[in-house]
Amino acid sequence: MVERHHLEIMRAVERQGSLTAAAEQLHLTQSALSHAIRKLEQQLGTSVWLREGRQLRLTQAGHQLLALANRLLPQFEHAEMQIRQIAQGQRGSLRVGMECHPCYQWLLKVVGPYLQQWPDVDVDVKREFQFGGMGALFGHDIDLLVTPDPLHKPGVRFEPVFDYEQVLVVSENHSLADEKWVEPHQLEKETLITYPVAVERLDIFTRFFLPAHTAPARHKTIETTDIMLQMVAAGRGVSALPRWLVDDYARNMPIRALKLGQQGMPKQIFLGFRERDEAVDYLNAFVKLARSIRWN
Amino acid sequence: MVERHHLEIMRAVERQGSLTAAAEQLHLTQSALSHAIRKLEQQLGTSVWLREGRQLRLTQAGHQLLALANRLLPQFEHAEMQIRQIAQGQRGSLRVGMECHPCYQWLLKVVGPYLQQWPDVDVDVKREFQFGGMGALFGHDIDLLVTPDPLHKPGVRFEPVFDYEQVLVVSENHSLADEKWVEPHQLEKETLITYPVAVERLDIFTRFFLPAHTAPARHKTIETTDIMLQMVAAGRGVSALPRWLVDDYARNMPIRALKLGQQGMPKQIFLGFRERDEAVDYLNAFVKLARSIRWN
DNA sequence: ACTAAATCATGAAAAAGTTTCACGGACAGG
DNA sequence: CCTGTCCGTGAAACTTTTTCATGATTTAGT
Repeated sequence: MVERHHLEIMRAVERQGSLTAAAEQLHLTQSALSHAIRKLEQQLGTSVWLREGRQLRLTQAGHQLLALANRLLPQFEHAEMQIRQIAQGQRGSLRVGMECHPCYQWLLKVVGPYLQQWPDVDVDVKREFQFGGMGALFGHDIDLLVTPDPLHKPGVRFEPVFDYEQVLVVSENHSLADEKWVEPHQLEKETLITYPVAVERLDIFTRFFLPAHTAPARHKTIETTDIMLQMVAAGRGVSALPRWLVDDYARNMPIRALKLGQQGMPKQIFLGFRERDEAVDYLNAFVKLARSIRWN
Repeated sequence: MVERHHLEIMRAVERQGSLTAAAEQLHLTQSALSHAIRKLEQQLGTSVWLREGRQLRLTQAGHQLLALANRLLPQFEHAEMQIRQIAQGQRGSLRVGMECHPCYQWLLKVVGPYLQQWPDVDVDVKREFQFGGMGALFGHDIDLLVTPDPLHKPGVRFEPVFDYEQVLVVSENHSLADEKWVEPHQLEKETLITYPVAVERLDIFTRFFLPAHTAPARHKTIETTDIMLQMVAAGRGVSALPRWLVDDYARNMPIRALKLGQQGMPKQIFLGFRERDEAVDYLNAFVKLARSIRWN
């Protein structure tokens, strides 16, 4: 009925003052506009303007139409521009999912600079997934998965973006506080504090205690890093966390970081994304930026 | 580029869940929609949906488009409905111009019931005209002119809507207060208070004093009816006003109304409008309603 | 695993709609 | 009272949209 086309004509005629001039602006003939509006008028059952001599005066219906044009056309134009930006990967929304608790601290370091570089990309962080991180990725609930253990499957690519060392955190007053490293059996009497995650997914068990056929005396879980470290500082247990995280907190808290085993426990953070999105500029940029961040 | 048409398709597909069902709702074939969106996608440089099996999943661009549809389509539809109402004379805006000062009091009596009857018509009252009431009518600054002296010209029609009597107002204590009527020469020592209008347009002069070759001793002008009558009540002068107006005020003020001459001075209020608007329902209704109002 | 039903895509043909062309009438200004 | 400018109109040319017929792919049920 009323088409965008008609609104364009209304606006052009208003701006140019005459059909002829408007036609020129729209790269059409005056006749085309005349036909178009005439048809619209027939459909609406009212004329849009009154032809008074060589002047066109808007009727009330015409005024409504013009008002509509002034409201709607900018929205069309804005949306088109935005969609073109999306098409070129300059704009979009990046939903990041996280599977590892301390990753959040690291992510914050990346998101800041990223938002600067890509002002037209909205970043959204999600942490709870009904069907796990991979499920969320496949189900298009997220576009990017931050995880320490990549689960390679067709259709998804993982990129390592950050190497770090997992360390044991103990209170300054702990008997092991001045050791360079600890062995599993040294913790047989300890309370281990971890995030509330299945034991199979905790490297401190799978890569440290289990191979040595031992385990800590007690295992407690705590949701937040801050409280966890308060507990450790108070000598109520020990915990395993990334070294960069512990170093941050150690400035204000009486805690120490020890290597897990003589070699330490190296870990990596991976970013996973759908292969389909490989060509999305702002997603690639995120991965690249994440890789370049140094924890100095 | 993005046409209303495309927005309709987006909305229908969202609502119905499939192209086929949407096509049916729009009374088109599935093929038509497929072609339409395909072309749009080519122009935008991005796909709108991802075809996943028989499911369609919106891309980011698609989401934008859908959001645009949900915002804009209701506006199109509302505007069309409104314009149809305007076309049928059910809706509009009625700009009323007034050339006589006390007419305002009368107009208020008409506007109230009118707004009840025509809830979709906005009434706007204007009082100052650079080129006079007729100029405002021809210049489309107003649609209806309320005036006591119609100036018949081609293109404009005047309808008498209200007969009343112009009377002289004096204080209760005035020496003439108990007379039935006054003759011009009885006012030769008086102060006459009128609205600030050219003498030629004051009937009290043109129809009362001038024919008798006399005039009041002094002539003062006052803008507002209230103050004017306060002055009269205080014995500071006399004035000529419509009887219905004076009767209204006389309930609370020590004033009296006297006939101007033995026959009194009959007057009329006219409504003038462009002949072009003769068919506008809500304008006609105003004239008709105005005629039916009785000042009891 | 295979069939049946449903979905979307595609190319060609038909239908519909838009635009131009050519011309005519109205009007404002010199 | 021309003259240039503007808008309206009908027919023809052109473009776009829609349909039709068909194919490819997926899902659900046997």
